Amino acid sequence: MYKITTPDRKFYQRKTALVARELIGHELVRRITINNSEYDLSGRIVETEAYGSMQEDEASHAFSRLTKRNSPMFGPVGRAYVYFTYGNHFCVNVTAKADNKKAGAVLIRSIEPLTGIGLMQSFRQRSELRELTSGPGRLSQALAITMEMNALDMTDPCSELYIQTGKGCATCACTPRIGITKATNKLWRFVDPTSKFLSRPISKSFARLE
DNA sequence: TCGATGATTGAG
DNA sequence: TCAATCATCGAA
Repeated sequence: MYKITTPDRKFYQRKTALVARELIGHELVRRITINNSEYDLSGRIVETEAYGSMQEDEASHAFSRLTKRNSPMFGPVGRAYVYFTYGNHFCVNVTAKADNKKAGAVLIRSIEPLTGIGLMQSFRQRSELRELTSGPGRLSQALAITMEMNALDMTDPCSELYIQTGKGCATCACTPRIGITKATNKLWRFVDPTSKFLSRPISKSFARLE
């Protein structure tokens, strides 16, 4: 029987920004049951953002203190942190932090659709591939991710939502994070610069890595 | 209890 | 460029 490989707990037990960068090229998988049949909706992660611990990151949900919403960010690494925003959208993170930090998570901003594209199109009510999963709210809708997935163990391939080992990304780029007004100096958005599925194109202000 | 805000999206 | 839409959180 085919064995699924996933980045293990240790992978997420490192600096949040490093994990964010190394998640590019792995795969996000949503296993969903519809009418007693199982389907895997999946995509290659091509865009992430790191959100840090308390004082170090003014833009982080974990900036001021532990609350009910941000509690996964303060808990074990490798778990889902899902939140609802703008009255419409869910966003999905995976928790990650070094041992000397209180909190941390990586927002998954865009994936390239791999499997289950037909279902993604129906969940999104759109057929255009480019608009399916390019953006945190879009990909959550495409993969039917809701608060029910909050705190799931994303290192466990039995979870309804997990991260599977992919081929990685040889050259990636970092830029300021999208949609924030604070801590805009931090280059904590990571992308595969060759991907056509980014939520926003990379412009002048980006740095190459490796 | 209350009001401003937001790690977004899609339409104009 | 702007409205939709509502849970969250800090202030009162």
